[in-house]
Amino acid sequence: VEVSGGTVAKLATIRDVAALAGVSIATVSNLLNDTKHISPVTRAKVEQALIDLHFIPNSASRIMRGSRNTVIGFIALDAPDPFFVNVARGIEDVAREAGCVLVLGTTDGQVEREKQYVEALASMRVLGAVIAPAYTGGDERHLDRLRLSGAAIVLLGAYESEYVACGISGDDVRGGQLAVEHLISLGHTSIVCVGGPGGERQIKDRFAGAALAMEQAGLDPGSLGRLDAAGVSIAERADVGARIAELPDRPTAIFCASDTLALAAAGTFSRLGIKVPDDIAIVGYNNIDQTALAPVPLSTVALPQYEIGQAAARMLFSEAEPDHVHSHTVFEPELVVRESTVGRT
Amino acid sequence: VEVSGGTVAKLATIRDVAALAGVSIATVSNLLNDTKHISPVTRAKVEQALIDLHFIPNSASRIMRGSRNTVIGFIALDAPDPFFVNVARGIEDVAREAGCVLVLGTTDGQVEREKQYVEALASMRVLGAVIAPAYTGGDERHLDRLRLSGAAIVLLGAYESEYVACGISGDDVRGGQLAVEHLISLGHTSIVCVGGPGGERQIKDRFAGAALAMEQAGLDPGSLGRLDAAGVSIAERADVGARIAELPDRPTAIFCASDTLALAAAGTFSRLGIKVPDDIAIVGYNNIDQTALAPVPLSTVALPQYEIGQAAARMLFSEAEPDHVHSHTVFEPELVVRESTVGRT
DNA sequence: TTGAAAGCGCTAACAA
DNA sequence: TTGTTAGCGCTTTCAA
Repeated sequence: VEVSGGTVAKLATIRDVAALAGVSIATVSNLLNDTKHISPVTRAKVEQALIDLHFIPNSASRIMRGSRNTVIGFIALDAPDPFFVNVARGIEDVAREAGCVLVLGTTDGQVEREKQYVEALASMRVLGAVIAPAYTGGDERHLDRLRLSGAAIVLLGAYESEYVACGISGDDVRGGQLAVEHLISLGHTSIVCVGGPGGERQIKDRFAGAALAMEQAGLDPGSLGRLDAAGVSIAERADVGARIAELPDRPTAIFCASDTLALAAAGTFSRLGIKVPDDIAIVGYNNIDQTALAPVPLSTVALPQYEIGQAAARMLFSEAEPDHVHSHTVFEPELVVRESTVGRT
Repeated sequence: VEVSGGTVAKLATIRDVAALAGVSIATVSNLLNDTKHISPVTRAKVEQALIDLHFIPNSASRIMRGSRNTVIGFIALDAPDPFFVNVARGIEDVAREAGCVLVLGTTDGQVEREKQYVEALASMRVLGAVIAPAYTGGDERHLDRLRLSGAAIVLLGAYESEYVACGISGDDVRGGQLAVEHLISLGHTSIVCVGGPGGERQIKDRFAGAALAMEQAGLDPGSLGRLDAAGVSIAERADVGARIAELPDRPTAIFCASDTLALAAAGTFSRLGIKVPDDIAIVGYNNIDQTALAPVPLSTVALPQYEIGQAAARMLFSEAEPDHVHSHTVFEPELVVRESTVGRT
């Protein structure tokens, strides 16, 4: 066996190893999988042959025998968002402990891409997948196919009833309510909600929570403004800040559906000389690490991202167990108050 | 075929499909792979059977037949760093176009984790892997095994000569030189270099370039300070800023080996009331998106991250071609001057 | 403790 | 245009 110019001589199989060691292939397999006791003499011979032949197991043949691929998938809406990066780390860490690798797919909210990845995962016979679904209007046939392939599915941020699967979400209505209650308690009544593409479901709920807070405070929910970023790029997000600055009736506060949006807007305000929170207060969502370290630390609704990733991965592994019952975990959001709403204290 | 309680009835195989359609398995295979012409009548029958039986191909059996897995790996040093996130996006986009999925592994610079991932990729018979190697002191036997498995390898940020493989890197000495030349040209002579764990190789080179710039300006390279973050977390990075602030002879400028480090330090300075660039000038490295949008936009040495990812993936696919010769691409860094060194202009 | 042999689902060479 | 058949590398009975 040797490497040369990128081509590879035929890889050794357990058959080759067995031949060199003078044993049967069953013995090699048993040693590799620790399924039976092997006499020390035999073991030594086989292990030497394994090394001499540079044996590399072929996981495909294992899978063919019916065991599942030690792979889990994560289909995220928006890779660059630190929220998903942190979730991915949580998933990866749990997966690694379980001896699995992570296949990462980003959809940017496009259903077609989601379908492509789901199909790939299904034919790979992955153990399961954590999926932040693009909004499909209820057409989840592609997920059925993945399920059919034997994969466990954990949905991120979908409603419990929507698709029969395990799931994890935050109470987004409550989160939006917390954010806007906080702003109202500081005396703000002119508030704009800032959204963007991706995660339509969550955004809708968060702003519904915002409206609820207005109502409960005796304010007109209809007076809540609404603005959306054109895309997921940092520049498009920052542009929202500029658009808010130009608004004829500039609001005294904004509630952003994500921290990335909020931080981009804050950066724009700062460059335009608009003071946060004196000229405009900002509340974000997610509590990504950057919020605490921003020049004006950002008030935000906190979600435990890394833990959500871990929980999703654990749910996934538990789903593989025989007597599993689907469950749905709802994380309670928490308001984190920092200077972007209350100033230096 | 039906889903129930997480268990799965036996999946249909092409044999089942063939039986239902009343054709041979070869015909089904040919239709699936578009390898031969199929008469319209036969096609219709088979396609109906495919649907009726919810057929999902088993990629494992394909791989067993000798074709490679349509998977490429990316082994990154530090997942949360937007630098790697952007590289990953570049890789993913090229991979997806080629019909491949991405396996993402993060090592945090630990060789053991790198080995674990490399072994997993090898037994998966992946097409190839893009690897930002943890520093191993020249022990690259695990990479040999991956190579041996038939995978193409593209190294990120390793020296050309170090390991015989395709590779991509930036000219880090030049980058460091650009950064510090810029600071010197602004009159700074008291400069501290800020590093951290991960990417030792690159950091060493960048600071060697810094020393070179000092020397060429007739300054003592030995007077360059050096400080390192304790870990990769945002808090540990931000702490460096506090340590610099407390320095008895506070430098008038710092050169950070990455933008994440620089932005964390800038945030800390801002909260401590230290003005950038008046009290202290900052140059970062990589030019991640956040630099342009920071409240004080960050001067930095730019690397085209997304393009590096794309280039790495393309290199990987070209390596799979028969008459391939290893190549190494060096990206030239470019200085981007923003307000963190020259102030508002 | 070890071995022989039957497949897992699919592709491809060959035959019809 | 379609079919038959021999494996790919491995795990897993069952037998020795």
